[in-house]
Amino acid sequence: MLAAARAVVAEGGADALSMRALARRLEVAPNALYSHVADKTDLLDQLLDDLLGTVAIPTGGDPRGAVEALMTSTYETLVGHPELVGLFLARQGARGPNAVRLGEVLDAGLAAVGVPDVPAARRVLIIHAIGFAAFDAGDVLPAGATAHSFTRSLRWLLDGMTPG
Amino acid sequence: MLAAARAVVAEGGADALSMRALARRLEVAPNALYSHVADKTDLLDQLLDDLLGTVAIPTGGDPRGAVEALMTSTYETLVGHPELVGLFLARQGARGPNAVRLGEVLDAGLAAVGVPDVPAARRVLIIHAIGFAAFDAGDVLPAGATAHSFTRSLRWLLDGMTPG
DNA sequence: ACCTGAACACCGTTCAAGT
DNA sequence: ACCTGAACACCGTTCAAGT
Repeated sequence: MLAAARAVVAEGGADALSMRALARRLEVAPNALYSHVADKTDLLDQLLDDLLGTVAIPTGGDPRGAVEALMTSTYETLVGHPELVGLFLARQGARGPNAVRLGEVLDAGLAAVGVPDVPAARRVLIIHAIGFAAFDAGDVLPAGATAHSFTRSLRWLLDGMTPG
Repeated sequence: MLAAARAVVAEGGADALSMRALARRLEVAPNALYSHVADKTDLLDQLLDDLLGTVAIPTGGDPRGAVEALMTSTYETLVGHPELVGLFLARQGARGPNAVRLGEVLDAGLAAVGVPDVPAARRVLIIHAIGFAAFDAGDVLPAGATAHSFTRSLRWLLDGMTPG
């Protein structure tokens, strides 16, 4: 079912993902979907959390590098699925188990780096990654230029939030 | 007409702003709106640009302080209208004359500060302001805490992009 | 557990016509 | 220039019923 939803989005963009369009693709009556999903929000949550499951989680290395790698990997995952980024914006982030796991990894990394206000730092970094991916997704810019500017500003933020 | 649109949004949130709901409030047939507006996107663009017209533009002072004041003023304007922030996200930024004017002021400020890559710096700062406002709008956090964390991270970014 | 038919209360937009 | 009636092709969701 998530695969079918992804296919609908891939073909027609996020706007094309309606309950009825998904039902059409599955060759099923529209209300049959409600046996698998509470409502449309639930469907979108599952779809987004599924994508977050593919974010690579760095292991080992220095804490600062790990945080940088985690945010870059998140950004790249989002940029690789431009049609879904708008949905992340609409529901600022995500709420499923994969999102929770990524949040915990990020928090642990920030604590290891020694930032004084971990929740604030997390918020800044998530806004930064999703925001950049969103501008990439909707834009006419050469893709490489934005990726470079993402990395640079990520480092500004990490520099600023690191004590000493 | 924009006033009526604002009233609909104020009462029922951004989701409540449909062409038909707006027509209902104006006591007019739904299609009558198309004499004043090309389509719904056009309506939203007018609504958002109207809001941007209320952003205070700093005059005088040192360039760095002016950029900081401009972004803070933008952030505060957005936070003051949480129901509209989601619309900014959906169409990353805005396109009307007020948006263009703010962009020019920002570019001039960044050039005065001496940042090497003005378009990249502008992108970073706009993402930061809209992103923070969006998280504020949808969240349970104490409002003051987020405003403080906005200012702090804004300074990190400005520090990073300033040469020397 | 999973599906269907039928219905309800909505959408955005267009077309032809009226003043 | 601004409005209307009528229509088209859609939405999300619920309810009762069937297997």
